[in-house]
Amino acid sequence: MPKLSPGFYQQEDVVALARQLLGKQLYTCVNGVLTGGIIVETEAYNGITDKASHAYGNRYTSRTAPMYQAGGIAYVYLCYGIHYLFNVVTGRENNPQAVLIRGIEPLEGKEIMLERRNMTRVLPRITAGPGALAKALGIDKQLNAKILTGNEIWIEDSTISHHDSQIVASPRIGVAYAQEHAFLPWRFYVKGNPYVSKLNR
DNA sequence: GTGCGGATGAACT
DNA sequence: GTTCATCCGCACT
Repeated sequence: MPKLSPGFYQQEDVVALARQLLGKQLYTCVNGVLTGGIIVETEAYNGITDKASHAYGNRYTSRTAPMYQAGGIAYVYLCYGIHYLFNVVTGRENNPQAVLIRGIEPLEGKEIMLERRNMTRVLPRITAGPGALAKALGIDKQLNAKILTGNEIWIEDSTISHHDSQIVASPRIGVAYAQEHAFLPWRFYVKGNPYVSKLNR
């Protein structure tokens, strides 16, 4: 399938875009090795007014800088000193929105994913959760700020179209510090898919 | 320069 | 359900 175009990423409604990313296919080609899967879980981070966003209050630092670029690039950062988390930057330049990819269903390069994850067979935890899928796809800070229409990391369109009844909207994970914004239903996932992290929320 | 804590996951009890 | 690995971004001095 064709890669998603800059116009897709530059939509202004990051919450709607997070919903639309479900079913699309995320690929990486790291060290010449292709891996990829179907996006089944996302979270929207809504710019400078969202207390859970790294760009809350228009915070601009070397880490958050990629979020301020025009939509269509990667924002990868290290969390808890251990895990890399991959986000899709969205919206216009200087509107720092992003969608965190939290779960994918493996499609391509499963053997490589098993190696990277130190596993012997494909279990859901291989790519369920943002840290897990980043490791399986070989995503680290080397891919930070890379354009998503390039040949290292990209997202392809899909014929998969989920009916609203198959999609769950729920509060985001791990953002209790965001106070009133912690309860916004800006997490989206495919109902019943085993590659969704923390299914019972 | 220092100190705090986090958009997690795995291995425990 | 609880603990902990392990780093650096960020705020403040």
